[in-house]
Amino acid sequence: MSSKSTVSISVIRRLPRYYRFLGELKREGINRISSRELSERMGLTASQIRQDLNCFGGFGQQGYGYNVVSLHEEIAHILGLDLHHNAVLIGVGNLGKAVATLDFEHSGFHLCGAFDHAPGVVGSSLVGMTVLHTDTLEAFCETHRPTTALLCVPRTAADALSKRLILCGVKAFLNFSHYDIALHNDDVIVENVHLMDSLMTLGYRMNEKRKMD
Amino acid sequence: MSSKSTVSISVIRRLPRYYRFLGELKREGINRISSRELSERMGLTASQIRQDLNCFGGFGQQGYGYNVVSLHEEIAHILGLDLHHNAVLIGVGNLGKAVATLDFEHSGFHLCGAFDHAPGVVGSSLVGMTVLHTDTLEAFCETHRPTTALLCVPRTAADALSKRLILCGVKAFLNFSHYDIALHNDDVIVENVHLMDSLMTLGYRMNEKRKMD
DNA sequence: TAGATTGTTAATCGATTAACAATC
DNA sequence: TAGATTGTTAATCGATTAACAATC
Repeated sequence: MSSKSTVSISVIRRLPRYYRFLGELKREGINRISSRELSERMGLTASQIRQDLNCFGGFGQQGYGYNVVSLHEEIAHILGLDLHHNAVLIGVGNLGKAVATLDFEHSGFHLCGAFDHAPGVVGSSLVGMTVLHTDTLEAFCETHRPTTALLCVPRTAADALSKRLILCGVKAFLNFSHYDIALHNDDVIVENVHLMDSLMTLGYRMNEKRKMD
Repeated sequence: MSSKSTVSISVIRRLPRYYRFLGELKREGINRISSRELSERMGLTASQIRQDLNCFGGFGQQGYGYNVVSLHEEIAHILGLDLHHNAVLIGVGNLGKAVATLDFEHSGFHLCGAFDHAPGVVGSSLVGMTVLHTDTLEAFCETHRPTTALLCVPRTAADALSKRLILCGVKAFLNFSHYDIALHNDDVIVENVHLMDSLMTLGYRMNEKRKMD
């Protein structure tokens, strides 16, 4: 029945995946699972699963295992999926549109606005919202007070826009640009998603594998 | 002048970022940099930079530092950015379209085909290519022999499509779906990009920070 | 030569795995 | 009760940081 004061980011990054697998088990109608069974499904060690979960509390029962439904709920609660941080989408290109269609209601966020500056895009409709002009960003933030920005703009636009957003009170970014927000702004939380980096890493691994064979 | 036999994935995942920063320095006209200066720009320790680079060889010079242009080129070579793995894009939704517009020519890949099954999408044009029907996937692979798939389809389609692609000789995936390709297929290289996981992690970190203040 | 900075070894820190006593 | 499986401590492994001799 422990519960660590601060949990390492490695553990945190595994939580969404646990959540996903437990959701799957739930759908399959399985209501009890041991760390060993789960480890085989997920390709982890049972030890790691028990260690990870025990960072947050003793969710299992000796001799039995874990209750799928309640563990699923516990992880949802740990991740704060029941909360709703207001988020704005910045940049409604193809990537922005893809991000807009994520299942926000089960993510801990609420998408409250979308912005772009391209004439054809501003005024268009996106998941039930009208895309606004970035010129109106400050006015919008004044009333809606978003704490999060989903930054789907090119690197060149990211610097100025992130600064404006921070002035508007935005505290966290999901950053798709190659601009290093965290580096220039202390005290702001940034999760980077760099598609090009992932692609390059994939290429490296392919080349290494080829050398081996 | 070392050069480790196998380099850890943590180091590899930092390489694209080094590459990016060196490109920036190059554009700024800076042709010499010490590990300390670079560490300050990147928010790392100088020690880590020297350790990382020395996994691949001694690229620096004592008393001088590193030559920006040649280090940039060395990293490009290490990542294999000069190679061209044939890649197919599977799924031409918003995400697929965003992926299609990545700068492939400087990534180590060549995009040779795009596939979807939606009537409105098949036959449309995408970065100079005509989107083909997934029914023609096997025939296409027979002639073009792609080794990589950029999988931009929903989870429900990912299982069947990844199996077909593997039968076609695809060895590596950039996987955006929530389906665990690597788990079901040994010997295939997978880089996962899970937008929802990143979003959930961001939310957790926001909640933690709020507790602290 | 003297100063600077690397390459590399050693020390530290953190994360994963193994082991097992507690207990359902 | 006996068997199973957790929670948790200890051992191992790997990654990061610090230190410094080598050398440009």
